[in-house]
Amino acid sequence: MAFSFRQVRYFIAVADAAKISSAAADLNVSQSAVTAAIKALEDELEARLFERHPSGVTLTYEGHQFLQHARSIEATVSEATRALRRTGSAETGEVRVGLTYTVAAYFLPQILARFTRAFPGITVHMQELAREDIESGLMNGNLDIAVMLVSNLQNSLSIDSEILVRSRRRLWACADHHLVARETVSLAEIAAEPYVMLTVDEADDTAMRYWRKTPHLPKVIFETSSVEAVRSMVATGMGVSILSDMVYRPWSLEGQRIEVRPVSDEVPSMDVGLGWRRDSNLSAPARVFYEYLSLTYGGSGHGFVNAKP
Amino acid sequence: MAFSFRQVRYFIAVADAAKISSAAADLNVSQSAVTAAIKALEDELEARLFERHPSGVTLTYEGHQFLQHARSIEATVSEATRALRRTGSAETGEVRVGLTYTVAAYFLPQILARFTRAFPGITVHMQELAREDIESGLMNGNLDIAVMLVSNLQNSLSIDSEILVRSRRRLWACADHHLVARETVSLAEIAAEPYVMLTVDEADDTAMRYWRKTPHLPKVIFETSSVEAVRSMVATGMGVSILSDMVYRPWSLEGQRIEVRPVSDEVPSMDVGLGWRRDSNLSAPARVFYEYLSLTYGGSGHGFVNAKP
DNA sequence: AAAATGCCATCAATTTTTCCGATATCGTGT
DNA sequence: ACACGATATCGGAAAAATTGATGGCATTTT
Repeated sequence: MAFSFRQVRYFIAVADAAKISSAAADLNVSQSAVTAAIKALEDELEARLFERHPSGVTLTYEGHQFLQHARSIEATVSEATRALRRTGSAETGEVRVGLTYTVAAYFLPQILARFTRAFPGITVHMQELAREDIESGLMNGNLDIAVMLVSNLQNSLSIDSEILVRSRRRLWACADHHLVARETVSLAEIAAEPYVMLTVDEADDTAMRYWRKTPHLPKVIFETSSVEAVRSMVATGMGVSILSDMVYRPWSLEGQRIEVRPVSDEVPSMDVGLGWRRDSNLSAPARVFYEYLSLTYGGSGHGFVNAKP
Repeated sequence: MAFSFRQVRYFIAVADAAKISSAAADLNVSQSAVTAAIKALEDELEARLFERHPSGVTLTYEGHQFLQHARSIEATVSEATRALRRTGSAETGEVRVGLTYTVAAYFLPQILARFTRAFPGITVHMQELAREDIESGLMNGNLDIAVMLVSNLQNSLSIDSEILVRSRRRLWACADHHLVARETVSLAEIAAEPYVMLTVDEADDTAMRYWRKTPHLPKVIFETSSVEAVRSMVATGMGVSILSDMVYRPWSLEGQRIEVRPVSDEVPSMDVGLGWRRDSNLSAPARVFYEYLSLTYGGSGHGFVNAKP
């Protein structure tokens, strides 16, 4: 795998012209350059592509085979440039986006900067809403699209979704916590510790769903809708929690370090994704927004967003 | 279209590594080479593909777009090399081919030399036969495949065909013939001239088919099954004829020149193609033969085989 | 027959591209 | 403030591509 586009271009030109010399004229290069390029290509492929005659050249069987691929390469390449030229930065319009709390706080801000740079003509109206308000907003047309925790979607019959990133949920504990010494920690062990429960975005419902699969229950000493509150309490050693990597930062507000450890029991990941009304024709700007996020996140491998270790 | 495959490789490596420096390490080149290549690619595409951060680089929207194309380019290229490696020259076996006269004389010989070189393990048994014998041979299994004038096929219900080359039929006349002065010539004008009728491969039947669409009839002064005979008679000015470019040669046996002129009325082209029994599973060597011809001729554009002027 | 033509292969010199290694720069974390 | 890890930049070195001229070969023209 080492030949160049230049060689492919020359090859196609020669195949079309059936003469190296006139192909060279078409390409505005010298005949010897084309001869050399074809020869290098043949060496590279270890195949004779042309038969040389006194009146020109003709494709061999292998040459015909390669010609088809060559044309396909040419088409792919020109498509690649063509597609970029019409980059949608000329798109204009508005898109109304509903966000759930976590997404608004931890996921979208970085992306939005890039989006607005790529599509300066598109105004993004963002609204942080509870899940049920987002769902009804999508249904009654007040929202074009939503970025939310799709695993929490209730009305999945009428609302389509696509996962953008999965974020692992892991145990948070302060740096000198005895559980931090362990490689992994089980829910049973966590059940013995004081637990700080986050309540935004139905995190408590989600948590109870996996706790209920065990004989244990977390010793909830505090419930809060503030991630920063959880962070502070964990950092000071008042308790532990299980939260997604997406909201993880190693340092709490007060500067104390928080460590994370994987949970050995099955804990579902937090899935951030796009939601939209199933039968809606997305508006052009909404479609651009959708494709931007889908490409930017979905494209890069459906992997996990990882916090440090 | 001017970026290079090298740039695409580097781009993919950087996109995967998310760091120019580690991508450079993967590629066994220096970091500055990769930086330069990416920059050149961005200049070429007139688009920013990466955002540079102190911790590495991330794809922009355009970068994500281009990454998809880049992967497709990479796949296309590697497919192109991979396909060539497994060139079927290891195929062995026999294939029984029926040929009609014109094909045997004017079409196949050049190709066969190449075919036997590309597939030395395949023995080609060729038999020149009349059309009806070919058709029955295909049906009763005495022939695997045929190269013939497919426009003459009778049993087209049971025999499939594929056109390889279309060869235009034009007026042949000696160099000093008065019709040669014209750009194009009508059948009405030709009807006034003495005509030499070729009878091989049902050429006479075909000829009568288009003559009958006019109020005229050719003044047939001579019928022959030899193309060389027609050529000689035309060259010496004894008559004119309408024959396909495939059998055209500018010089007759005696060294006199023959000119061709397009006919303004509609005259069907001579279609040489492959024929095989519709419900037959072609043997492996027959399939190779089929694909070789199909690729060698069908591939190059279904165009006309042109005689010089 | 001989000369001319049109074609591709080859070669050395030159130009262009690519690469390297060192250095500059920038932002973050310590 | 400082070190660290990342990208950007620069001049010189190396490699690749290109050129223009030359030669061989087969066909066409004289």
